[in-house]
Amino acid sequence: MTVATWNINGVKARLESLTRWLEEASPDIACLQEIKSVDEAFPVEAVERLGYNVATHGQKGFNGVALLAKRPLEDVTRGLPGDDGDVHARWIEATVSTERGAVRIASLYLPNGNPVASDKFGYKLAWMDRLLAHAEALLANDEPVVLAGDYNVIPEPEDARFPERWTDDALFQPESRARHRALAHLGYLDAQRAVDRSGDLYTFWDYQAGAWQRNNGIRIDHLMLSPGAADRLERVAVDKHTRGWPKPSDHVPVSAVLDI
DNA sequence: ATGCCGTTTCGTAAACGA
Repeated sequence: MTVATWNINGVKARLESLTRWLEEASPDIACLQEIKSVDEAFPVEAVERLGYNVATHGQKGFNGVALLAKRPLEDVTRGLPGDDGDVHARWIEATVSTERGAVRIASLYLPNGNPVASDKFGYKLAWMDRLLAHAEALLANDEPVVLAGDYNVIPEPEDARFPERWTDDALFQPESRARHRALAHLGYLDAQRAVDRSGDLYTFWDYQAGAWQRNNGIRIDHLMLSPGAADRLERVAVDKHTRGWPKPSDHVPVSAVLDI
């Protein structure tokens, strides 16, 4: 199966791109972030028409995540455990089964955390601590686990075209990077980095200052695979060309093929 | 550089993003 993640930066503004990409890439599972929509306003019919089941966890104005899958989405849960007071819609999780097995999959939108000298950065780190606790708990499941989404973390200097420009940014702080490493230490494999050691694997280019034209990109959208999922990893692709489409998202899709 | 650009909202300016 092909599992993809894409921060689409507004599902209503990106519906044409979303359907175009679903028809072209035809992932078995698509994890979407920043749908910027309430559940009732998500264009379910347009996606169902393409053969997908839909589960959303939206909110008004910003954030919001979704799971699209050709197979049924089972045991859907919404919200990252660990803080009942957190009302941001940044996590949705489900099980997808095939004839050959099943996968537990999450679509996550990790907080940006800027500026560093604000409560937002503390929220980001606390959210990552909750992510680590839940990711560890998920390892007790029998089925492989895929935690896919916009992590808002630049793991290493080679994950940015100009790393020196990110030293004061929440995405590249030692605390953010340490927690991303801690996820790896639990046993989760960064699928894209595992199959390609080179630079220039960017998944985001800012709308500003000609970042796309100058290839001033960063790699912040990740597919993190539990050991059981990593054992079934076949290949990874970045749909970079979508950044050149009309009215593009500032992120591009990343997908992994798993032998499941 | 409190800038650049894009989406959204109790809109026409401000919040949020990265």
